Amino acid sequence: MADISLTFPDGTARDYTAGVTPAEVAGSISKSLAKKAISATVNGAHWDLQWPIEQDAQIAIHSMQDDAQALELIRHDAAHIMARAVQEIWPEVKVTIGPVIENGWYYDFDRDEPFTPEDLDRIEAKMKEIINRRDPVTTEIWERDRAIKFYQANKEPYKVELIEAIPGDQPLRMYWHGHWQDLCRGPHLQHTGQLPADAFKLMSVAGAYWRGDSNRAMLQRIYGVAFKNKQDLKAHLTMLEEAAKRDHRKLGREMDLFHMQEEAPGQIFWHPNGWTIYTTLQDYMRRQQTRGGYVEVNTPQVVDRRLWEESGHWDKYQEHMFIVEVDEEHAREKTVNALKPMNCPCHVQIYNQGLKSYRDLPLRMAEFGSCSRYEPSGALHGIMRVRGFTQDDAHIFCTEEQIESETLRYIEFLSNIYRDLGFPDFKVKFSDRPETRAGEDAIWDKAETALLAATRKAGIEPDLNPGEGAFYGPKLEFVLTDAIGRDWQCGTHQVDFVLPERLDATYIGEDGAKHRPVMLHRATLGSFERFIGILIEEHAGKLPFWLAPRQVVVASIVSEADEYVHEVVAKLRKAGVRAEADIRNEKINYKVREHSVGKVPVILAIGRKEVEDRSVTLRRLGEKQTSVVALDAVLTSLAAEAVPPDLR
RNA sequence: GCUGCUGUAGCUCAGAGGUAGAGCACUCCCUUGGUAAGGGAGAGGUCGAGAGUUCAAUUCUCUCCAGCAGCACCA
Repeated sequence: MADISLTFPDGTARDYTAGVTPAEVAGSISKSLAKKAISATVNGAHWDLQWPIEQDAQIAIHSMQDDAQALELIRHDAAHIMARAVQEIWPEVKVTIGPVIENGWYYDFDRDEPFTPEDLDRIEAKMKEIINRRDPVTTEIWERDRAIKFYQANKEPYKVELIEAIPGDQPLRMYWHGHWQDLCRGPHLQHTGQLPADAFKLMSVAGAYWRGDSNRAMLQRIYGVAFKNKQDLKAHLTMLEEAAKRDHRKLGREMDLFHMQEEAPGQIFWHPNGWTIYTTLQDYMRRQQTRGGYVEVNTPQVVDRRLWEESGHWDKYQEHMFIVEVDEEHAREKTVNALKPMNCPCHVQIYNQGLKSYRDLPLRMAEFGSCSRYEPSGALHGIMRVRGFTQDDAHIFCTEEQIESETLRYIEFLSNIYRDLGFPDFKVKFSDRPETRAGEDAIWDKAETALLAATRKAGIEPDLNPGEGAFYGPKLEFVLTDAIGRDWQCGTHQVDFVLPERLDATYIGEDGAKHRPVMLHRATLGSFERFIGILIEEHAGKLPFWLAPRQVVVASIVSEADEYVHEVVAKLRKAGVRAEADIRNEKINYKVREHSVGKVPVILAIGRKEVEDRSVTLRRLGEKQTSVVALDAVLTSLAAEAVPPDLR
């Protein structure tokens, strides 16, 4: 056997016989390392302790101290142990796939009966039993045909399909513990007992389509979380409990912001408090857009199907549109209309009024556009995914050459706004050409290059989302996360070659000939509804002062103070602060509690002392201590605090 | 849309084949109290909607609607 040289993280190298395993390498260094080792990284790949190394390599041996590797192995093996537990309890259940995800894993099963919460307890108990057996974990390399025959004989059709989908004739890793086995690329722990028995939990069961395809079988997916120890698991569960308290649906009720009801699913009844947030945000956005060189327009809600046919929506988007028919009783003839699901076709109508010159470009046309989309019932989620919403939408009509500069300009516009609103960090996804698309590849090349170049010039390296672009052009997505870490696309910036063509938008170029403009669809907040949902969850309801619907409550301690309370409220309002009086016959404790729950940022308490020396006692939300401030001083400071960030 | 779960007072939830309960909130009374719930009394519900089984259904069954989790979708 040829010798190979393995280089360790500290730069030293040692020679081994080819085919040596990381377990043997660890043993050659020290007994304690051999004992602690759980896996290795070999030339950048996560490597099982039992896999042979055939050539020179960089190697690092991992122990449970290495979080990334340890957690991956723990979660990965937990998935397999769960699958085994399920098959030990219900041998007829078919296994499919079970990857590691953030904080844990899931595994999809095909079983006729639904899994119940009691079943999850049973599975968890069985998993602990398997862990206690401490079965050694081994992998074997099998020929593809042998594996297929094996799974056919075992009546595991999903595994057969998985293998058939693996291209070429590559050998397959079969993974065993005890008499149970699974197809798996590994790596794994050395025996089932290495999985911490008290640091995992089965969380939920939900449906999931086989291979993510809604035309195929609906499987049952069991989710679990796993950590290195009990404390980490407990911390994670506590974090989830805390996150649930920030749920915008719960806070929306507690802060009296909005409600929704059965008669209008996916649509929002904004209460005065919530609408104040909305209009404050809208005022802010309008100022930003004006500064950003946009013109603002407004377009119809109910539009004849003819326009949607021309724009292509009638063909491609009809199932998501609210269709409105007007019958002969009202009109001379029956007409079919649709509530607008998007603003773009209407904006082109405005663009098309009168001839446009190249001198008019780029033309940035903005609308706070109310859109209605018949979203699938299962997609609705609080105010974040709704059927009636308003986009802070705009379309930039420009030339191909202007795509890059307009994109850069826009990313800077958006970054500035996100920073103001408390999101200095956000994820950017770049989605390039999908399989079915309109437009020539040469134009796609140009557009993709321009988007990427602009993004990088803005100092952002986007996550790639291959093939996820719209059929009409590539796009950038600006993503924020909710309280429990779910991604929500808020901002978007999309190149569109198709709509100007379909709706015949043109401009006269320097050469005196007609040309086709490119359209950039862009929305910064995305929709007010979703963005406000994110804002609420991000701040746990404690919105920055300028956005808080009720900024100040002035609360009396004794009824003798009532008159002065009203005076303070009036002066605050005059100074531009949203203030309310609370002179109810209740103790100050009661009032403080109620307005704290309601997330009012500042409570000014007023008793005899304050009336006498014309002061207030100020208390900030979440703080225990109070301070006595002169009325004039508090008026000045709160008025300054109430100024939106762009006007400071 | 799909799979599973849920739907009882404004909110959070308990309950049972014989037409309902708690706490908070609400109204009134007492209380004027110094920073996260002062005391008392009162009012409040076609038990999500419809159909079926039953002497009797809010409870059991079915259908529908809505919500929740996940999947799919997200121009």
